[in-house]
Amino acid sequence: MTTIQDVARHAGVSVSTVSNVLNGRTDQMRADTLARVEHAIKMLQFRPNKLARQLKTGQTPLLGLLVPSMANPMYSYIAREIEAIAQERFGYRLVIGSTHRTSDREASFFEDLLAHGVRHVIVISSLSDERHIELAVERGMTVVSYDRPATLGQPSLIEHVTPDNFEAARLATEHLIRYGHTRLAFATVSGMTMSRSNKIRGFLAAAEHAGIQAGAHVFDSGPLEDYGDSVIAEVGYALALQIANAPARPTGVVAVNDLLALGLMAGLRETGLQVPRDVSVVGIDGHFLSALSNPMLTTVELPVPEMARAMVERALRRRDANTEVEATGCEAIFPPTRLIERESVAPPPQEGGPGAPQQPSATRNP
Amino acid sequence: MTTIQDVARHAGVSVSTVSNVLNGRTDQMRADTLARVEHAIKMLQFRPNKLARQLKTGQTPLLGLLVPSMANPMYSYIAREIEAIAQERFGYRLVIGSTHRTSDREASFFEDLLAHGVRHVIVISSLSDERHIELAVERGMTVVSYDRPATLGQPSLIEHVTPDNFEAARLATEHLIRYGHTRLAFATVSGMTMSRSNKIRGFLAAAEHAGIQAGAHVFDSGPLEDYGDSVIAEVGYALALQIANAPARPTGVVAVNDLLALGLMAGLRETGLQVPRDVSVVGIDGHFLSALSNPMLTTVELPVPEMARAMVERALRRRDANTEVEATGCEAIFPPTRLIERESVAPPPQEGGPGAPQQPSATRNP
DNA sequence: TTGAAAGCGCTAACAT
DNA sequence: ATGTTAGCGCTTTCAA
Repeated sequence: MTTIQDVARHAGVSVSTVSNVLNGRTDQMRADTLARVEHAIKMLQFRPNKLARQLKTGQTPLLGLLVPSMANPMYSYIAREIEAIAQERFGYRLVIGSTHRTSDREASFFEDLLAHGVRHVIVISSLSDERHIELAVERGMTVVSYDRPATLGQPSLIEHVTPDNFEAARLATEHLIRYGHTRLAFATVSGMTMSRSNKIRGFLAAAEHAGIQAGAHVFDSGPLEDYGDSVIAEVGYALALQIANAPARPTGVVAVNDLLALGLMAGLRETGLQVPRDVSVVGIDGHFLSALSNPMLTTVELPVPEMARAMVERALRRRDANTEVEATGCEAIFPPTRLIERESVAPPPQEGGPGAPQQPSATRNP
Repeated sequence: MTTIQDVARHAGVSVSTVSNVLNGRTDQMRADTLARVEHAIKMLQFRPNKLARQLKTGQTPLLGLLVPSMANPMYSYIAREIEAIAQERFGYRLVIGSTHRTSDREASFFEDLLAHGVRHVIVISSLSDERHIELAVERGMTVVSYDRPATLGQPSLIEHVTPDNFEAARLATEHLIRYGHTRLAFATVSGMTMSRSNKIRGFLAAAEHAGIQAGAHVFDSGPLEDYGDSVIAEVGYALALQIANAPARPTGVVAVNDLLALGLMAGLRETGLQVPRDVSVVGIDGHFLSALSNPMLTTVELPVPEMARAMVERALRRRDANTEVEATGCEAIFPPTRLIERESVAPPPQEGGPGAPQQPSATRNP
């Protein structure tokens, strides 16, 4: 490996001169010196060792990214956007990790990042306990959290970027109501993250506003969590069964996200219910996969590229020493882009009419 | 930040003693010394700086992973498996990058990894030109390449792990043939990677073996490449149109991968063709999303966890100085796990029978 | 305008 | 059994 020493020797200058050109301090430099150094760099194919530099400066162009699961298409979509911006605009690379929403994995990831000198992290977590994150901040990290609004009145050291989950769910629900649905379901995996409970609030608010809160219910999948995985099919089926067997069966369901909506539609099909004839489904995310389903999924699109940009900028922006404490203002909430109308929503079936589905084989009743 | 010096001072020993316990050289050490050091480490919450260590040892517990696109669910699935093994078995973290299959992005990623001291890389690329990779190997990296078999007879410095693409496509095609199909299509995005051409060979071989090679054709999407993206819907539609309008319309199609199969089924629907009544589709990958489609996709499952393990082991296994040159043996080909029969394959429709589809609005003819 | 030198935090001979 | 010390490759005062 060629070092700065080699370059200095080759150019007949000192290492500090080479270092100066590496860092753009060439204003006071004689043109031919600069030229000699640059030539030597080219000749020797010299690449400065970022590690050595970082040991000195305490800076490394690496951005940590923590996601619940890389295998979940929505997170990998967000990750791709984050990567593109971090790379193109700031020259940062991504160190990524899946946490499966466990705080010990999160904590150990932070430990490692710290040890590697990474000082900028984006966390998609929604874990209720932010203590290990705040600890990292105290140790000098800049962290921005996704999908988890700042706790009100509690000034936090970490910045928050989040879609307006309340509004997204409200929009989805309103759409169903506009189509005439009065018996509504909100389908979610179990485990109450802040983003999920905000979606539920939006769902309920829309129902209430339409005066049909009595017909609006929340269904969750039971104790499955790693739904970025193949289990999504099982989760969808379990949920479909619950919905199919509910006393006054819902005719419209809002899914907590697109992936669950896809799983749910598959499950519904297995129980013998047709979408949208028997039950309408709307998703939240606007992931490109939702355009591939049959029927194509109607969904609320989230502004992923914009949120990704906001996160990267906040994570990489140099903090002016003491600005950190002024908290409160450090939250950005992004309204959903729009509702994409496709094929999974129709008016509710006539009561007892021709659209009545065959009775599914129930195994479970909520 | 607490350093090894602080620990040494706190424990009343020298830094080398601390270093020794950090590196497990505690056999010759007096028990109480060890205890004091360990206590000090705990007290001060000391985490050794991996950067400083690496500057000394030239080792950093980071694994580089290059994928065409993180947003492609198949790659993010593979990435998740790789991450899990690298982390759990070797304590390595992942530095990930999307290359969009361009060699300058690949090259710049290698540059950066090198500068960061990363010496182990897994590349999913299939670019025909491996020169920039071999260059990285010469500079001391261990790289393993996925989905790109070693060029025969040409000893390579890099290890190759790949599914048996020929066999996977052959299996898929054979399945269609077994159902009675004689007019077959292979649907792929354009851009000839080695894995794609091997799949095509497998497709053709199966057709030939059944004596129906005259009815077997390859369709490609035209000049679209970044199909990890939303464009998959357009690609699927373009391909569906080609297939629908082909002179003797194929009744069975093998898709180059599951994602394309999903896009194709969506496209087919738009052209008015029904799967599997009018045309049967089989995918390659066995991705969990294929279980969610309607109809559920019949697909050839690839042994992703096994391949991921093989890649990580090869990438992180210490190379014995000169073992590198003995090439040839450094290739592992994984046969497909099995064919997962689901709903997207049926016998071909009767000629001119009731299954005949409405004429789609053609805009393009292959 | 350029060079000498002191570290950044850690490891690993080599001493003791 | 433990301590001393010389770097790893770079940045950055401070001198010249």
